[in-house]
Amino acid sequence: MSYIRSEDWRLRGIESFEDAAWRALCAPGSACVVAGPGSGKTEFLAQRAAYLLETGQCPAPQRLLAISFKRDAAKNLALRVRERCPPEIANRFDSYTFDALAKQLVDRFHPAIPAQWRPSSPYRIAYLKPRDVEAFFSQAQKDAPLPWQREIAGIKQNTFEAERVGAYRLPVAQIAAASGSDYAIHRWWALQLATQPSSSLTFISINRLAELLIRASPYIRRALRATYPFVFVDEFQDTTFAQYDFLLSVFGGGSSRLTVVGDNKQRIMVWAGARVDAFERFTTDFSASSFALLCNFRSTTDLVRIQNVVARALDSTAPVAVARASAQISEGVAQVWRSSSKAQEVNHIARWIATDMQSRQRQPRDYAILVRQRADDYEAELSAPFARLGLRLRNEARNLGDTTLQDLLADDLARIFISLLRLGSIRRAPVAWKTCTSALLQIRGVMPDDIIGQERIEDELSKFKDLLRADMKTLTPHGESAEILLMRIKKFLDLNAVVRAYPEYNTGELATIMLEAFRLHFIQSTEGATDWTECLDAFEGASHIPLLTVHKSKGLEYDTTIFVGLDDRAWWAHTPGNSEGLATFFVALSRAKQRAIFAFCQERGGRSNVAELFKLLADAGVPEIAI
DNA sequence: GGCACATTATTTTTT
DNA sequence: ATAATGTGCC
Repeated sequence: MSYIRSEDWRLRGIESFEDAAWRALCAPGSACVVAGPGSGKTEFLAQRAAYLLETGQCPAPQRLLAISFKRDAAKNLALRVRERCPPEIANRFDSYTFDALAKQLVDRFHPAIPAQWRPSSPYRIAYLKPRDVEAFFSQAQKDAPLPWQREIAGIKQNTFEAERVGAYRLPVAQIAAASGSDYAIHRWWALQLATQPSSSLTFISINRLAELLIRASPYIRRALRATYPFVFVDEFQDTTFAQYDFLLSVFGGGSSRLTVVGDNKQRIMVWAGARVDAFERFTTDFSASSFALLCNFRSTTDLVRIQNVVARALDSTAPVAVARASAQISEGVAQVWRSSSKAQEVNHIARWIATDMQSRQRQPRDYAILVRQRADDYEAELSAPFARLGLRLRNEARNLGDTTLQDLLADDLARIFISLLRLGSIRRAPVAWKTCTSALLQIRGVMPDDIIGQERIEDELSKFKDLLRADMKTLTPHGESAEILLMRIKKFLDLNAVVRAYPEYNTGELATIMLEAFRLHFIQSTEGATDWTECLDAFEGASHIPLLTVHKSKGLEYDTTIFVGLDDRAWWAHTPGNSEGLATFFVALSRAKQRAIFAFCQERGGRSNVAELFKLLADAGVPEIAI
């Protein structure tokens, strides 16, 4: 494998890059890249990965590590690198979530965790509710030495784990607590590690154990630093205390160079434990240089101008973004819709989308209904008026038993089920076939070099597909036939083997939860479907208009967004001038490619708390229209 | 069952 | 802030 000389290297699969992106791409040391909405963050990281791997600055066998928060972000980045680079290059790109990385380290090097902090093997994953934390504190306070009781009583319970446990480095050798805070943290750890019958760790604990084991084992730290001379971190503005400390502990002071990408104007997770000073600290701790990407490839000139007004309100030094997307519509690019009753509002929205979809030949997925909170409530109000006009609304966060629709759609088992059903419903389904064969190989434990085994699997799948297809031809979509098909698939797959083949099902009830969710949603999807393809399309939501909270919309984009509920009731937690609220508004506004609409309905609430948001829109020249 | 009053959840991810 | 849910009591 020969490398390309740095000066001969060219962008992969795209034409051009803005100046700042080029400078950041070639930056020799650690770098902060401020990447506003639509600035092509994923593309930038993919190109930098290609550059480092292809020019030999990150030569084999060294690898590149990319860390994201969400699984889909990690997956998308890996996918983009595979699109941009030949396989032998892309194979040296590791894209993980923070939690997956920490858990892998803890599981792999479990014996290297100092004995007094070592959890049981296996351990369970804990999800604590506020009342669990409250119970912990009342006990801890009771048991604490008298002088510390007041201090412990003063600890904020909702940020205790994220900020205190998260920033606390476990001592390699056991030491006594020196303060009430330390006492509480040690008690917390005793509870996490207690083997009753097995340790029950939160993801923050898993992160802390990973940090400890690397600090305690110079060999592992050296190996990590040597393997990964370059590290990427995505959505850096939302880095938690634990995550930042992990990065600092593992890579701080070493020769690995970090590229962190994010945008303080989109920092909307502080309430959940993100630290506000992540960029500043990083700049100091890693002597990083800063770069700001100024182009916005998502939104039109008019929309970017409005975004800039909000951006300046958030940060008076924010650089002015430059629009690079071309406008397809000339009027009503941004509007406030005012109404007095909810019925008026939802009917108007439904009619407007139906008409616009017709006249502009747009798909349901080009639109999104954005809300601040309680998507379920809005779904209940909107779905009937939408249905009357033949529009289907889809609340991705909707609960299905013990999980949600979006988690179901990302689940491995659900993926296999839906792919098998696709094979049964249409003649040619190459993607589904590939998904099914690779899943079956994994489930049946066939090795990659076992040619005969692979043929056997293809044969087995082909036979089952024929049977399933015959069934699906005779059965029409309804609840009972859906159950029959599910039974067939379960029998064919051998669920015990599936659970063994996919590590995520090893602990807990995940497989059962997902299967039940699949059943519920599959039965729901048969309603109104005239054939199985329609039913499966409904299952996957191809022809639904998404309804989601602003938080869930982060990182996504739509042709047209309609924000419903720009009122004091939905924004009850907002106090004027609060930057996280403004950032939430900025994220909502910046999802739109062509058009952003904000609906205000008197029946939903007042507009005094949110007056500043309306004022920003008015200042930016957004007209308010009574509907 | 119904009343008065108290408590709780709301914006989230992660194997 | 506010709506939904829980609790004690008749």
